[in-house]
Amino acid sequence: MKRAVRQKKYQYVADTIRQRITTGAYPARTLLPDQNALATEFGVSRITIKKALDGIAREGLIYKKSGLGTYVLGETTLRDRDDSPANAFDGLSKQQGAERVSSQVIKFEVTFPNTMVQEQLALTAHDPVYEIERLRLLDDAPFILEHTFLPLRLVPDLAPEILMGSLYTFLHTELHLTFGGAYRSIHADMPNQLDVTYLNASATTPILETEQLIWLTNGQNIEYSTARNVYDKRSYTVLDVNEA
Amino acid sequence: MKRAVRQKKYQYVADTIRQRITTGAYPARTLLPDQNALATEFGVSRITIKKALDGIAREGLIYKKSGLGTYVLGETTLRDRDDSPANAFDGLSKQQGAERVSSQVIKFEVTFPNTMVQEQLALTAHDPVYEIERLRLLDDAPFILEHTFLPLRLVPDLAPEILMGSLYTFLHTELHLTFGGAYRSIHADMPNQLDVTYLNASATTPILETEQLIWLTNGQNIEYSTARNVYDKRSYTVLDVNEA
DNA sequence: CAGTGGTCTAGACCACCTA
DNA sequence: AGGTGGTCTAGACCACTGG
Repeated sequence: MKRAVRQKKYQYVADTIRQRITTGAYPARTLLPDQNALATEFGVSRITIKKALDGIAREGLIYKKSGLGTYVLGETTLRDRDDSPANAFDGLSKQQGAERVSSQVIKFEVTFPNTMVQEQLALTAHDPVYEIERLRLLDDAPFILEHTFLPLRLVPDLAPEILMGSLYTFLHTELHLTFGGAYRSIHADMPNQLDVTYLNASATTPILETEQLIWLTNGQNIEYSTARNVYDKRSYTVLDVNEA
Repeated sequence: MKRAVRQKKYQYVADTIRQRITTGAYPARTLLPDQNALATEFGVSRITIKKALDGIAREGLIYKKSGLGTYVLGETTLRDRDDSPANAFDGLSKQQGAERVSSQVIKFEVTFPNTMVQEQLALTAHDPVYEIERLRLLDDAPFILEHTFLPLRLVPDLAPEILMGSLYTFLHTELHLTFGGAYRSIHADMPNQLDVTYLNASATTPILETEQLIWLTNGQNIEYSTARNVYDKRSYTVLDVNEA
């Protein structure tokens, strides 16, 4: 019941309630204690309880209804599947564990961006970019083919050695860049020559491609990239909670 | 500057600020007025301003940084693409306009669920379900092949005529059911026989499949379904804002 | 250092649901 | 009617940022 000094109260409350839900102390399809009771129990104001519940509700664990109470929702099999979540700012190394992931650098160049990349990254034709192609391997098996563009201006000191490991870790810890968000478009595609060469795809193997634009907290676009994998190797899960 | 009576203050503030951003009154890559200034301007408390900004931030339009201010982020091309957003509780009819969408019912049966459907919808082997296969056409061209399971208990009066139009509209307006949320898994797949027959796919056309589980606000699972389309007809977009 | 957004409180009122 | 969650306020303090 002790709370770490720096921990925010609503975080502590949210963590505790989340834990009670997953351990079954608050069983699925039942009502939670009301906000006033929780406020008394945790010794915080009702607004703090509400803020904690708001977060849990956005994660899809509970549903609040005015005049009625707060339901615990059930687990779903889809949720527990071990797909890559579509929302992930950790690189692959962190998602799967760095030991299991290795990389092969196929291309590492500095070029001037074509019009599509200019548009995505909000650059002029004279702003150089890194163009990187990497094959990511999971347990030494071909997994994902990444094609990445980064503005040179924002990433001055990129070296091929870094690309053998985690690019995102480098951006975060070395350059102290923080991601603000990302847009992702997910689609299926026919295999291209690179897929056949590196992913062991045949000429007809369906490919799942994720195209993404990542921006920093200051609004600058830091990365435009595509990530391709053979259809049966990976899928994406999305949680969508009905607001309103 | 007048506010509709029933409108919540933070909603009105959020709408106004959103509008100022899109019209350019608050230009991209600049700072918003600080929360106290906005509170004075709108005649509300700072907390109400903060709540409005929190919502806009979750939509990826602004980014707030303590000690610094609130940035207006730029538009992105990916965001403006007219893909189907992955988060959508409106059916296809509403997304594309009901005039453009038509449906062909391929299968409409009441059956007992197999173990996979039992698990997804949290049913026993004795709870009957509707099993529905529909081909959705956009401007009379084959678009999406839907395979849907609904518990009979929750949808007592489904008729084939309803399936010619919008199922979701029926659930909402006739049965007064409200969706609480959905899990979606998006993957690529090889075409199957139905895809070839109804979607005009060849034996090697990549297919994009969305598998989803939808639950109601009371936590009951209302629909398990898959939606398949030919790879170049549709993709999904996801916005992912970095919290923390 | 001054200024920003973040957290938290106590208390008030409202809208909604069940009965 | 009574209880639930939702909104809103005024005011306090904190953590972080930049000059």
